Amino acid sequence: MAENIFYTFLNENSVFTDKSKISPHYAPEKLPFRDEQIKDLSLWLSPVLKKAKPHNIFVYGKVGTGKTTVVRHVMSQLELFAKDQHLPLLPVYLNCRNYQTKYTVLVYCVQLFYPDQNFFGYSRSFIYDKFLTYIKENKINFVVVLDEIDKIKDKEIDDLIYTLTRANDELEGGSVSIIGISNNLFFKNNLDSRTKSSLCEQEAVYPPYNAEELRAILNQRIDLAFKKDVVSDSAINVAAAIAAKESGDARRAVMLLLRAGEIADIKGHTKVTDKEVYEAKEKVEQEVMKSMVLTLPIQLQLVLFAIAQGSLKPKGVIGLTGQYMETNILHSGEIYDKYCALCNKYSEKAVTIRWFREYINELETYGFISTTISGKGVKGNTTLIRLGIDAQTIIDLLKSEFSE
DNA sequence: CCTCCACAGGAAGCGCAGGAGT
DNA sequence: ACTCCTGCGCTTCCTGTGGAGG
Repeated sequence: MAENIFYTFLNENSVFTDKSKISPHYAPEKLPFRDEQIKDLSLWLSPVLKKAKPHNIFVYGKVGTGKTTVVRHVMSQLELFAKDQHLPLLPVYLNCRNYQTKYTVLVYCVQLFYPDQNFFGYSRSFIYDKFLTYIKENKINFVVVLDEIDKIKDKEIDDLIYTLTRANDELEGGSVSIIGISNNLFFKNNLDSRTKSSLCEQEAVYPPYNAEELRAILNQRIDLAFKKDVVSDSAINVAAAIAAKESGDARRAVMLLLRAGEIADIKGHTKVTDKEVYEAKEKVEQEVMKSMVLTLPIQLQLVLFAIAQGSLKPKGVIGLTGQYMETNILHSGEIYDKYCALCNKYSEKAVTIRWFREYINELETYGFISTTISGKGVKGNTTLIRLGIDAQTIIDLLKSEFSE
């Protein structure tokens, strides 16, 4: 692919040599700072080498700590080894975001067993039966990786784990094991105690990377993805520092450098410096903010719209003392009036003031606004609202949203 | 000190949608 | 297919709070 003349043409003016190597989806051959985790995982899975049932494993840690990458890495190594040694291992990876119920998970597995048949629409018991039969007949050690296991619907999770573990009681040959991956640290607490003990036979917590580790990870990727010496040390340091500060997410650090490189390309720069990284950070944050605003329910958008409008213009009202009032701090009462006016304008039904207060609280938890309780100088007891983001951006965004 | 104002936020209940049970 | 139940978004009603002003 790289031989294509257009690639060289593209590369000539780019800071990248192979952009895909710095995409968050790329899994490098070597996983730095995860030796211990890799060792543990392979140890727990090693019973398959004796055709026995490996442990159930629960892996958790924050976003971007390498959980999925490590598990997939170890699983693919194991798969290769098993193939080589003719071991009856069948590993399966699936992301529970796409398979949220026991039924869909089992259908997915059965579909793998019998690729040329279609199992959608069959009854639960039929699917379960097929599932067991295949494992029994082929005496396989079946290992299913359930990534983002916390995405499985509330009541389904206990049932799914129970079904999969109980399968082992009905099997004479072969086995079923589960590797659960979650970035929700509290997921385990909501499980039924029996589910918890069977799923968490072995547990691994993946710690966030610190700035130094992130730097090393970035350097490894930079060698693969960028031309030599185009990324400055300061850029690496800044990207690592930003990601370390925000919970040690390697994916975030990598993403920042990718964006910074793209910005350098657009500008026609031959170097990526800390400036581009900061710019990339701004850009990403803006994008996140915009998509958050646009995916807000319409009522919350209207409340935010009202706050943005109120924040924009200085009131210009001269108080009794002759001083200008605070310009961008707003009282909840006046925002409610503005909100009602906006509802009227766009023919939406306004909620009552009680529920409006809940909306205000919600917007605060999303971080769009910050609120304080009024003190001296304000009559009564009211919430003062300050917009945490640029008012004009919000207004432009929502104006086009509402005028279709 | 009392009253009024401008709210905050708890409690109860209502209408509706969607899932469970039969 | 039917009812029953439950959770959600919301309204109504209510009590509490703290500064301003007489």
